[in-house]
Amino acid sequence: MEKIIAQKGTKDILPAESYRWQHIEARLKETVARFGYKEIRLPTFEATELFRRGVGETTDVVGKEMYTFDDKGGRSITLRPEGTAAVVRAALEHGLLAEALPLRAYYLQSCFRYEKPQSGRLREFHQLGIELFGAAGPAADVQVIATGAACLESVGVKSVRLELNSIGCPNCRPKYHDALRSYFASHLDELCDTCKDRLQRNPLRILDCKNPSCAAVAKGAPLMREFLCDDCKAHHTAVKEGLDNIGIAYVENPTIVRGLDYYTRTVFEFVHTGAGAQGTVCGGGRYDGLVEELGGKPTPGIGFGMGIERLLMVLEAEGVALPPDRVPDIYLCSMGTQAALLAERVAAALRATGCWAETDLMGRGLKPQMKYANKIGARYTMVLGESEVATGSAKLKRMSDGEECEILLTALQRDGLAAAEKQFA
RNA sequence: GUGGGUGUAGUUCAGUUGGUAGAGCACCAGAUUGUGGUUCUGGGUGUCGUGGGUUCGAGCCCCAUCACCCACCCCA
Repeated sequence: MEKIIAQKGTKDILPAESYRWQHIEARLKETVARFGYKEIRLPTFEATELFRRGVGETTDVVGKEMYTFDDKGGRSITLRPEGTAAVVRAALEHGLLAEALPLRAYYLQSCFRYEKPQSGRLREFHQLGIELFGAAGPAADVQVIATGAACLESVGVKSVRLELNSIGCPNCRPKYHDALRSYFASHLDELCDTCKDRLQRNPLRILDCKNPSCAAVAKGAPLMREFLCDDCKAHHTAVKEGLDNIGIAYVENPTIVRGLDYYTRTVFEFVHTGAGAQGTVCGGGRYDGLVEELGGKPTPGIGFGMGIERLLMVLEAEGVALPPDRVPDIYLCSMGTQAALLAERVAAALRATGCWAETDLMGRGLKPQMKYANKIGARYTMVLGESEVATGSAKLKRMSDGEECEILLTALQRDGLAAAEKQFA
C-alpha cells in the first residue's frame, strides 16, 4: 500500500516536541491576560464574503491565497486566512461592541493560506492574535504594542526589533500613494520588472526592493510622514512618545506596509534580526474602518498577529532554553503474573495521588524494564516480584543516584511518592 | 506564480570509472534467568522517491514525473 503523507505546507507536532508548544502557549496566554484579554474561540471556516470585504479584494491573501470551496449547500466557504475579520464578525453578531468598551479578545488558532511553503511559511500556521476595540487614542496603540513586546519577552526572545510606521488614514493616504506613483512613474525605466508591477498594485513596496537600481530610486522617493494629515501626524507622534514613556525601543521604518487593506495609521512589526528570510514574528496595526466595513457602527480597533512557528524558529536561533518536558515519577517493574497485577494496583493508587506512574505493557524481562525506565527518565523505580507480593513491602530506587529505601506498599498507595521521598532526605 | 537545491534504513548520511547497498545514532535480543546509565555480542528494520529508457548489468548515465527544502512575491 502506498503511504499517505501530510499535505503540503502542513506540519505534525509530535509527542516529543508538543511540550514546547504547550510551554510558549501557556506563557503567551498568561501574558495577554495581564493586559485584560480574554480568549475568543471562533469557527475555522467562515463565509468567503467576510474575508473579501474585511481583508480586501485587492490583497494577495484574498486574491490568490485563500482556501475557498463551495459546501454541499452551495455556500462559498473559506478557511480563515487571518483572525481579525472573524473577531469583528463575532463581536457584531453578539453585540459585544454595545457593551462597555474597550473590548479585548485574544485567540490562539491556526490560519490557512494557499502559498508555496518555505522556511517560516506554511499553509496551515498558528498564530496568537489580540484585538482591542473602541479606543481611538494613541494610548491604545502603545498598549497593544507593549502587549506584543511583553509576549516576546515572556518566552525569552531577545533579538527582535520593533519597527513602526504610520500609513495614514483614508484622508491622507491616497495623496501619498498618488505622489509615490507619479514619482516612480517618472523613473519607470530604472525599476525592475517586479517593481513595475508594484507601481499599480502596491507602490509602497518599491521602497524596500532589494534591487540596487530600485533602491537608488527609492532613496529620493517622498515619505508618508510628509503627507500625513494633522490628525494622523499628531497620533503618530503621540504613539512614539507613549512608547518612549514606558521604555519600549523602536525604529521608524517608512517601508512597513501591511498586506491587509484594513490597516490605518499605526502599523508595526517585531522583526527577528537573525537567520531566516521570514523575519517578522509579529505584525499588526490599527484598523479604524474595519468594523464599519463589516456592517457595524464606526468603531476603532487595533491588534496584532504573532506567528507561533516563527516564534519557535526565533527561540531556536537564539538558543533559548525551554524547560524540559515532564518525566514519569515512577516506573513499576514487575516479574510474574501476580506481581504484574500488584503493579497495576499500586500504579492506580499512585495516579490517584497525582503521580505519573508507568508499568510494563510489553512483557519485558526485568533488565529491559529497567533500561526502559531509565530511557524514559523515570525518577523512581520499584521492582515487584514474588517476595514483594508476599511481604507487601518493596525497595524504592531513586534513579538519579541509585539510592534505595524499603517502603510498605500500603503506605505508598495511601500517601503517594511524597511520603517515600522524605526517607531519602 | 518565478527561480535554485535535494531525494539511499526510523534518523543523519556514505556509496569509487556502472557489477542487485553501508556507517553512526535510534530500535530489538542477549552477556548463567531480581535491578538502569558504561561496555561487549548478535539483529538491517531498504520498492536506493516514482515511471520509463540506455546497458549483459543502473543507487550511479538519459528522459519524465512526484515530493521535500530554500529564495523571490507576499505575509505570521
